[in-house]
Amino acid sequence: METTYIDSALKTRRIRPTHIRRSIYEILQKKNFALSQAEIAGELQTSFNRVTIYRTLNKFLKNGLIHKVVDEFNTKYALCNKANCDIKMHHDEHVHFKCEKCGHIFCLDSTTISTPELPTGFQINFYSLTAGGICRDCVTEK
Amino acid sequence: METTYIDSALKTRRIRPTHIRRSIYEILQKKNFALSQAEIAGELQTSFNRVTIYRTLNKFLKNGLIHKVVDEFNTKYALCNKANCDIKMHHDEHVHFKCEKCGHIFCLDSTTISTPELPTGFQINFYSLTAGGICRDCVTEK
DNA sequence: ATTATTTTTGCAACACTGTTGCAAATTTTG
DNA sequence: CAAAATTTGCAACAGTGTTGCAAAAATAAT
Repeated sequence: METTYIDSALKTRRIRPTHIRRSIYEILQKKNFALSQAEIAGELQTSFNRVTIYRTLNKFLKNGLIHKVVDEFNTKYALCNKANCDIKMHHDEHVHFKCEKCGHIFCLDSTTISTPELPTGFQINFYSLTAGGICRDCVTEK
Repeated sequence: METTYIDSALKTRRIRPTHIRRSIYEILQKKNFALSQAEIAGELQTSFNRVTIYRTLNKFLKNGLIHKVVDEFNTKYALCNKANCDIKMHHDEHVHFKCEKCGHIFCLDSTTISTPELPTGFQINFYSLTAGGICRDCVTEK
């Protein structure tokens, strides 16, 4: 099969390439927004045990291949920007944009945010910003 | 009893003051960080059915008394700044600070953040920022 | 290439939060 | 105080998180 580049993406993070891992990687890569566990299960052609999906996502998380995005209703998962993360360190300080119409959450890797000024005494190590509104696709859709 | 001010805080939001509602309001007010449902249950003197706690929090949420704070592991609840929210509208655009040591999430009402610049096409309606690091109490604790 | 070793998967099981319906208890209204 | 409206407890079910264990698959060693 021609999944060589996927296999090497996995191997770089010390993740053994297996059927489900290749499939989930492909699914996340195909979409430009974060997916919930249930959505991933729905996209999978072959049916896998939910615990296996859960463990696959956990492995991907720990090894810096994906990151979690949470909102009030869901936990979702999206690929990390290849340049930023690896098995040793996560760097996901990008903006997340949640569309109020389609519900999708997009990672806006190119958007930068400035460090907030915190009250005295707080030592800041990281920060993340989530914006809400209408996404590009839904805006043009009338 | 001398819970008059609590009762009026509830009534202002059209929430009938009952035992559990007074108690949960008091608990949230006493703490300066967000509490999970389980933590709230733990703080309650009298034991209440978890569904009742769940419904109480939902009511408080809908009527603008509290807001939800989510991180990767938990959903927590904190009182809204009285000046900002009411039964009609939530305005919780303050910074949340999550302490990596004690795990508490604080609402930093006084911290302001600037509107992020998004890629063309995205229409922004709100945004929220979460910072992580060491909180005031844990910093001084060495 | 075949076996031995390590990892992964499926299944069962249990915990916790979310959610709803319904009857009983409580609060508010007239 | 009685009637009407709301709230609470209980039962029940769904979905995600989590672990142990044995079977299956992948990798390493010979």
